[in-house]
Amino acid sequence: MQARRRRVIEAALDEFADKGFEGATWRGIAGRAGVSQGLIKFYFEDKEGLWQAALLFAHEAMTADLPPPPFTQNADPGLALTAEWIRAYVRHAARHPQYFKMVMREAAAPNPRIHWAADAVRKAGHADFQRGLQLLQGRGIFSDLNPVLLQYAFLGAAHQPFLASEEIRAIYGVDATRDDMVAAHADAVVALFLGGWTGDSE
Amino acid sequence: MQARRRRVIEAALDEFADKGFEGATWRGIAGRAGVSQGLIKFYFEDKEGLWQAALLFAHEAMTADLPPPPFTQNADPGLALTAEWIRAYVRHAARHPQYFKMVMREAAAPNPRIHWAADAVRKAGHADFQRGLQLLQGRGIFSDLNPVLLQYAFLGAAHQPFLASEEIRAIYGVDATRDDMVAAHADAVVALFLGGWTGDSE
DNA sequence: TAGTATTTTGAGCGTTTGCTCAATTTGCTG
DNA sequence: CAGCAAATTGAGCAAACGCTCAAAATACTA
Repeated sequence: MQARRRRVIEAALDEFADKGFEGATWRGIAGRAGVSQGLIKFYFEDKEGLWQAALLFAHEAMTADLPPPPFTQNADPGLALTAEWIRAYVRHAARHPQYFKMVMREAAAPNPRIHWAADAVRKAGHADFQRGLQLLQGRGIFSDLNPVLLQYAFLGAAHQPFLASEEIRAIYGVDATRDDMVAAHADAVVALFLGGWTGDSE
Repeated sequence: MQARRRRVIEAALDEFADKGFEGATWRGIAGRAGVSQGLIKFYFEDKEGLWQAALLFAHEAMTADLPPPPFTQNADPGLALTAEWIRAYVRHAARHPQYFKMVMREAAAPNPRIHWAADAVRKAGHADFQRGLQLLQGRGIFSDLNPVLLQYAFLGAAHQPFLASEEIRAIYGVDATRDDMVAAHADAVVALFLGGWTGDSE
């Protein structure tokens, strides 16, 4: 049954995002999905394979949810279109933080997962992003900054409130995933990365 | 012996930062520190207690390493002083990423550690930061943005390249912790968060 | 140097882990 | 309904886990 397999993947996604690869357990995932451990092994080779399947699933969900990046056309994307894409990206990060949580947990120390993820999905996404950044920087926007560092600054700024939502709740008593907070954060990211240029030429 | 206890804490800091609370093991920490598992238990109550000790150690190291935040005086800090503090913060994040890695691994999902950390160290630091932000925003700098979200955007932007250094190495073949990269990222963060205002009034 | 207190070890206990596998249930086809 | 393949279970295994503890080594005092 296909629906069952999907339930397992979604449960794994939540478990890996919450607890990391080493902290996640077959029993925990089976419990979340409401199936037996044996069934997971029937669908997936091993823990590593399940992790990869979950990451691919989340990546495809993100690709499907986001508008086509204004970067991929080779023409200058324009600030308005770029701002719209950034807002959509922040909204997706807020609603589906599992993908970035999974990646970030593995990106902190050397391990086979991060190299697999780099080859399987991350390199292509980064190449798109860098192409778009090049167009914007060619226009003079933060043109003196290292594009790789700029990209990671963007990723960090966009994702952090949703990665650390439990801390925000603990310190400020606020839910960062509330609709108005998400919208406000999308505004903040646009202002930070495009704010200095919005009045210039369009 | 005090030096031995310190070696254990530093080993624990590395292990918790690399693998998270659940992924870290007594045997791994003991191996890194070059002592037996039994000795760690002699010094620290349990795994939770060792985690807390490691976080406190890293927090104190950060406090000692950073210049006094321009925020704490109630006078307007001035952009130059603020820029200098931001650069120092980024440099510390690059050289000692363990503290933020430890916090972020726990901040993703509800667990006792993040609530302990919030009360023990994070709330106070955030209050300082918010006080400083208030002064800057009173000056008109990003004054229309939610200060909590702005703080997390700053934290994410400042830390991300060093949290994800393994991914950057895997995708771009670059070492984000190299001196020149760290300096470039400090410049980038200053430009992003203060860049629009540097020419204004001082 | 003897005697006491502190530090350090490593074997081992009960539990949980990732994973196996024989057995059972379910769905499908003729 | 019979028969077969696919789906699903749960008991159980070796290894690794957090943690205990009696014994040994070291440091300190008189």
